[in-house]
Amino acid sequence: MSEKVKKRTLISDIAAHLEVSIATVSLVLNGKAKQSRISDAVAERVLAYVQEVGYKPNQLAKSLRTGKTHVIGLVVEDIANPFFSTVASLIERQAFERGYRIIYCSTNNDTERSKQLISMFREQHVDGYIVVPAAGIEEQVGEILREHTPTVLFDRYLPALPTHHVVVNGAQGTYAAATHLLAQGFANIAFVTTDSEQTQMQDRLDGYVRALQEHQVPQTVKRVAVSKDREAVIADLMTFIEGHRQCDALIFSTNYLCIYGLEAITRLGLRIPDDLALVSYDDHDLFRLYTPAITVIAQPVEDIAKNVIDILLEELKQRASESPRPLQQLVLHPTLVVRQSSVRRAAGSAKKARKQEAAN
Amino acid sequence: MSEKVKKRTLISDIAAHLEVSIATVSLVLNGKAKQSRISDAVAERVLAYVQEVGYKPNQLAKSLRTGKTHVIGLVVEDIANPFFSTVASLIERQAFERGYRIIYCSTNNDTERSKQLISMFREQHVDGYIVVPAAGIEEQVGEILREHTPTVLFDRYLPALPTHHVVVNGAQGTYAAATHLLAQGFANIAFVTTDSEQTQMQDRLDGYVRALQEHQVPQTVKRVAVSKDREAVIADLMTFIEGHRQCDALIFSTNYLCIYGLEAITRLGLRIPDDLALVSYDDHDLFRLYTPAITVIAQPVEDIAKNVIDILLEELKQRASESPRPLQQLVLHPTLVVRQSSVRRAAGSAKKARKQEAAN
DNA sequence: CTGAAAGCGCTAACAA
DNA sequence: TTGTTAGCGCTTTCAG
Repeated sequence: MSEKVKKRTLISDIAAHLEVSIATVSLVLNGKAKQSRISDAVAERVLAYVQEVGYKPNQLAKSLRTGKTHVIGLVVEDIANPFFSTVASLIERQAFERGYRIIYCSTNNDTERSKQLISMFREQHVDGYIVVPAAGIEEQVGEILREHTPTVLFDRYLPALPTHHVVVNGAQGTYAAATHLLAQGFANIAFVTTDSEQTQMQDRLDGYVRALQEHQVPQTVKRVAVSKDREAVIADLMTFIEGHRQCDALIFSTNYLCIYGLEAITRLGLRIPDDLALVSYDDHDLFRLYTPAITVIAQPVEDIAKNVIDILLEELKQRASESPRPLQQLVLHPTLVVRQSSVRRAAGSAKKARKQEAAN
Repeated sequence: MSEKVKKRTLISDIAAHLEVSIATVSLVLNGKAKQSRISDAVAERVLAYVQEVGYKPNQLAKSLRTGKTHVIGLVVEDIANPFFSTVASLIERQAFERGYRIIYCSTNNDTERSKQLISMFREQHVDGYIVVPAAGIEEQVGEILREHTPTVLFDRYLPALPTHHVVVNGAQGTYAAATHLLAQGFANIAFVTTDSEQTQMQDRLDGYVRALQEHQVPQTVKRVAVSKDREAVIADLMTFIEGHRQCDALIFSTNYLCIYGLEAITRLGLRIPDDLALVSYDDHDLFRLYTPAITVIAQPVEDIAKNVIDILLEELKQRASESPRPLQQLVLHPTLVVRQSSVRRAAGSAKKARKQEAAN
C-alpha cells in the first residue's frame, strides 16, 4: 500500500544497466575518470546514461562519506535589516553559483542565541561559517576555528581571536561625517549609538570623539538600550533630543537608530536640518528618498559580500592542503554621501539658527 | 600528521563506556526507552553520560538513515525586499524553535532559477518547502507534491496545482485604496503594476478595475517591465507620469514600484498629494516616515508567517500517517493604512493629518 | 582499465 | 530487557 513508485535511481542501478562497476560510475561522476584511466568510451556512456535518466547522487550519503555538505552557515544579526539582507542576498548568489547552499539565522545580537545557532550549524556539519558575531561568543567561534572549519566574520570581529574578517573603517566614516558637519557650521554635534561594546560600534564612536577633540568642541554621546521595544526607543530619543536643545546635529551609529530618530524628530515637530542636522550610518531607501534626503555614511555592501565569500571559498578550496593560510583581515572604507539633511540652508536661515544657538 | 585530535564522540564510544549496546543508547536517545522497555536505571545512566561528554549524534548519518533532515527549503522572490525578509525572519524563528533549520534562496522571480533552486533543495533532501512561486514552475512544484513532500506556497499560488497556500486578498486591498481615493475626490487614478501575470498581481489589478468600473471612471494601467534596471524603471515611470498629467492619483502594486515612483515624482518636482496622490502596496519604513507619509495597503506579515509555518509543521508532523490532510488555502486580509499621501488637503487640514499620524 | 568491498555513523528490526 | 546486525547510498582504496 505504502510502497509507491519511490523509484529514485541509485548509482547501483545505473552501474547494473551499463554493466560496469559502481566504482566506475562514481569515478566518472566525480571527474576522476582520467586519473583512474577509465576509457573515454565508458566514461561517455556513463555520462550519457546518467543524463538520460536524470540521476542525481544522494547528497546525504555523499556527505556522510566525504564529510562535506556544501552548506555554508550564515549567522547575521537580523535578516530583516536591509544592510544584512543585502549582504546576505549577494553572498547567497555567489555561493550558489559555486555550488554552495546557505543556511542562515538571525541572532538579534543575542549571545545565547548565537551560541545555540553555531552549535546547531555544527551539528549540521556545515562546511564553513560566515558570522556577524554577537558579543561574548569567543568560545564558540574559537571552537570552530580549532576544528579548522573555514570561517569569516564580517561587520565586526572578536579582537581576542585570530580570524579572517571583513570590516569597515567605521571611525573614518564617523570622522568624515563629524568633520563635514563642523565645516557646515554645526557646532554641537551629538552621537547616538547603542549600548553595545562591539568593535564596529566602538570604532564609530572613536571617529566621532577624535573629530570633536581635534576641533575642541564638546561631545555628547547618547547610548540607547537596544533591547527596548520600538516605542520605548522613540520615547527615549525624544527625551534626549528635548533635553539637549543646544545640539544642532545628530550622528546615528546605525540605520535603525536613525529611523527611530526620524520618528522622534517628526513627533517633536523639528525641522531637518534647520533645527537639527542629521547623518546616519548605512544607506537605505528611506534615507535616499526622505525629504530632506539624509546624509549617510554608506558601507560598501557589494565589496563586503564579495570579499567575504571570496575569502571563504578560497579557504574551503584550500582546506585539503594543510598549509595554514595567512589571515585575511580586510578593512574596507565607507563613503560619506552628503545630502540635504546635513547641509546648512541659505544664509538667512543659517544666521537665524546661529542666533538661536547664541541665545541658549 | 593529519590525524589531529578529531575525537568526536560516537555512539559506539558511549555504548562501550557504559557497557551497554549501541541499540540501547540509540533507543534511549530517541525517546524510545519506554516502548522498548529499557530499565529506567539504564536510561538515566545513558542520559547522564551523554550529557556529561556532550555527545551529539551525527545528523548526517541520522538523516541518511531516517531520510529526514529537519531542514526546510525557503524559496522567496528576493530576500532583500523588506516584505520577504520580514516574513522570512519570522518563519525562521518559529522553525528554529521547533527544531527545523531554514535553507533559503532568492529567485528574483526568475523561472529558470526557481527550477534550479527547487531541484537543489530536492538534492539536499529538505523535509519541506515554503515557496513564493515564480511563474512557470508548475512542473517542479508538481513533482515535489507528487513525492508528498510537505509544501506551502505564499504571497501567490499556482492555480493549476492543489497546494496549501497562504495569500492575501489583494483585490480587496486595491479596491479599498481606489474607493478611498475616489472618496477623497481624486477622479483620475492610474494603477502602476508589473508585467507579471501571477495571481497576486492579477488580483490587485482586479480590485482596481472593479472599483473604477463601479464608479464609472476611466482606468489607466501602467505595466512596468520588472527586468529593467533601476534607472530604466525610473525613466519609464517619469515618462508615464508626464504623459498622463490628467492623472491625480497613483496606486502602486508593490513596494519597490512605489519607491521607484517616489524617485520619479521627486525628479519631476511634483508635490504629493497636491499634484499626485499616492497609495502603495506593502508597508515599509520609508512609507511611514516619508513626508508626506504614504498611504499603504499593509499585508499582515506576522499572520502570513505564522500560518505558513504552522501549516507546514503540521504537515511535517502528519506525514507519517498517510491520511491526506485537507488543503489549507488561507486568504488573509490586508489593511488600508491611510496617511497623508492620499488625503486631499483642505485648508488647514494638513496639520490635523500630521497630528493624527503622530498619534499612531 | 575495472570490480569488490570496507566503511562514513546511525536506526531499528529481530534475536536472545 | 538488551545485544546483533543489516542496511541508508556513496566514495575510494586495492587487488585483479
